[in-house]
Amino acid sequence: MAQQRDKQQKKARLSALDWADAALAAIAEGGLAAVAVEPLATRLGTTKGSFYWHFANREALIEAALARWADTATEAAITEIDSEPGPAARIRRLFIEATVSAIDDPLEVSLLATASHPQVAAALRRVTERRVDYVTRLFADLGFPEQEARRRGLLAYSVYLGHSQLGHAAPSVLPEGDELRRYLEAALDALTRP
Amino acid sequence: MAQQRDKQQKKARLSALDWADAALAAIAEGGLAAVAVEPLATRLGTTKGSFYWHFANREALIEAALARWADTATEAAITEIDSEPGPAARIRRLFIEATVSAIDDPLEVSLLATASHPQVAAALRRVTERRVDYVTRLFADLGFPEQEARRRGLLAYSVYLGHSQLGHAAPSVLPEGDELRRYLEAALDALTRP
DNA sequence: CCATGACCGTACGGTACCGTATGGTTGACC
DNA sequence: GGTCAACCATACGGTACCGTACGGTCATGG
Repeated sequence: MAQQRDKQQKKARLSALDWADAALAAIAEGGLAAVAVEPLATRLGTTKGSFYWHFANREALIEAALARWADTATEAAITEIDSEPGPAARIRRLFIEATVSAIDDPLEVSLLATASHPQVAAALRRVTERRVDYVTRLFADLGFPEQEARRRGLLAYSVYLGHSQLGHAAPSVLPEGDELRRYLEAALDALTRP
Repeated sequence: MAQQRDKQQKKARLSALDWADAALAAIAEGGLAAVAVEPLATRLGTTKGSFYWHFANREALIEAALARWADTATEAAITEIDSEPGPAARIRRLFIEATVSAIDDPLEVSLLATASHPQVAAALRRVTERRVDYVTRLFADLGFPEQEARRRGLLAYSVYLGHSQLGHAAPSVLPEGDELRRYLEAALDALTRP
């Protein structure tokens, strides 16, 4: 038997984190149901033996993947936005960029699609509350009283969520290019006008 | 062998429509994946034999269920709303009632959650376009020029969608009771203000 | 240089489902 | 009251996955 090592790829050993990232990629492509041990193993060029060394079961993998997502997805954007000078600029940039990029972010939509799953529900709850709180604070910084700021924060986040749903459920109704720009400007105006 | 007929329930024969309704109920509860022939048969108190008489396969059942949903879900609401006197009253009633009731309508959220499925995607596309067109027309009737009406229609529908997503992904951030009312009034105001 | 523990491969049994085959059962109509 | 088609029950084979068992490999370090 010819003992050929590394015939095709680097046959690196895997870490738990590699599995978690692969799980997130799978969720983005095929939803939570696509987090299946055997197919993932195939895609990683390994076998279940590896998986069940790193994780107790499928649930543990999902937990790890969700934790990773919850930590990174929101905080990165928030610290990025916090670099903008004032609340008006922050709201503007956050709303426009988040809404535009939401259209081709399959991961979040996939997770929303599985909100009934207990583990996903917990992660979504954490992330959503964090985000709404943050946007609310931006509106408060803009000068709106507490309650009004919360309403506008909620409304802005609803627009964002709804837009991302539209982008996946019926992209044909969404405007493109320059008209998309103008549409978002108009929406932002409606959201921030006193 | 004691030949006991109708021991428990009415053992009525089933029609294809009974299966389609059961499929919609299953989608509402457990998503498209819950449309599984054997569990459905159990729930209907029958067996797969019945199912494969009425349908060629699972796909045909899904098709029938989606067609039923697409026909009824939107048109009923539209003819209901058309009974209101003018565009302002129509927009108001449609927006408030649709948004409030969206929170406990699992079926639509379940379908949105499966937008990647080709059959579901087609149904969603039809329904969404129909709805956005309708709302756009309401805004046009209110006096907004064509393009502006479309923007506002899109925005209103996004708010509706986003709100329903929030209701399922993180209901804790949504206001309740009287504050919900005020929140929606404020949103409606922002959407309709010239 | 070989023992040990980290890591992976493979085989297996179990479950939940799809779809087919085939033979009842029932009820309207002649 | 027999016939025929509509309708249903049951048994079967196939697939895709989960989780376990256990043996194999490989890189340290003693």
